[in-house]
Amino acid sequence: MSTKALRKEEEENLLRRADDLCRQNNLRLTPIRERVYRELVQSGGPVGAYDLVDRLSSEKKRLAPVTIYRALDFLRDAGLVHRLATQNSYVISHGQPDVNAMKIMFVDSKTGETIEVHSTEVAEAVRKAAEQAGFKTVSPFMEVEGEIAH
Amino acid sequence: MSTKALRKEEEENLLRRADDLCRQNNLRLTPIRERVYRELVQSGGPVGAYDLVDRLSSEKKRLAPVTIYRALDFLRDAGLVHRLATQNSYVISHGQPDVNAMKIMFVDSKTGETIEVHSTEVAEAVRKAAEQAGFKTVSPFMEVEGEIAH
DNA sequence: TTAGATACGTTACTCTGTATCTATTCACCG
DNA sequence: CGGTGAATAGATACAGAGTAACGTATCTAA
Repeated sequence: MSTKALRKEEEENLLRRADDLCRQNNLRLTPIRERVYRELVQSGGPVGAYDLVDRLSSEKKRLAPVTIYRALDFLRDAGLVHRLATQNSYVISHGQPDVNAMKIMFVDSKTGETIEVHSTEVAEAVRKAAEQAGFKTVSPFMEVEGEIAH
Repeated sequence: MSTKALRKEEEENLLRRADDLCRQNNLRLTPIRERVYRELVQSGGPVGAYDLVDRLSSEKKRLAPVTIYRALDFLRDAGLVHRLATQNSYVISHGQPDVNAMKIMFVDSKTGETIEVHSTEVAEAVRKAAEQAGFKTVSPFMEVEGEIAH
């Protein structure tokens, strides 16, 4: 099987899982939302909101930014998509939701490529640091800049 | 000694340390840069760039945004200020630069208050996670959202 | 089937940050 | 000193990111 077919299959897996997740939680994965998610899946990396506007607009019909933002908000609430604040961009969330793990998004400073890693050790260390600071950690998500080791 | 006086003293300490740091590294802490830094110190928390524009502008002289951004860039390069990407704001960097520690900025989701904590454990755990992902961690700084434990 | 909630369209706007070009100031060297 | 190149700052304009407000359509449940 070609790598292209493999990727295609991987994409469909993600789509199906998103669909299931929404069905189970009584969320509506409407056409627009699905198109936004699909575009993010196919891109294979972070994409800016206005880039999504361009990609999902056709000659005859130009989408308004707010339409994309609303879809992104939905997908984020559903846990399907992360926002990369440092890059002003959005990227699909891989990995199964392990409540005890910190979701770390490593972002390549140069290329913008990302890899998501889940780590209970980091989660624990951060939890400790937070406690020491009088904070309760809430977000199980963080970004760290770095670079791909070649 | 009143708490107000204490804070005043703390402010002056920070200013002096910033001054020293620049002198030692042959960096020029010009009047604008110093005013921006001072404003951040006095505010005691994160401040937006345009907020700084307002605060440092007078009736007669309105500063251009780019002026503030340039000062902020300088202060960030010098390690005196952090940018909070999640908040689009800027905050002074506390703590002495320990190369082996991760600088974690806990940001209160509600109020925007921040506390900076340095942790070698988190640094180590992140380093491991990065390695596992084929990444070299570069940035010793990260943001984590949470809330103050009252 | 009708009321309420959810989702989408449209317009306009605010906030954040940068490009570009010019003027000034600084530091160093002859 | 005076001049020359680099760093700094001013001015204008613009690009990019995100939201407010309001109306319309669609879905869902009583």
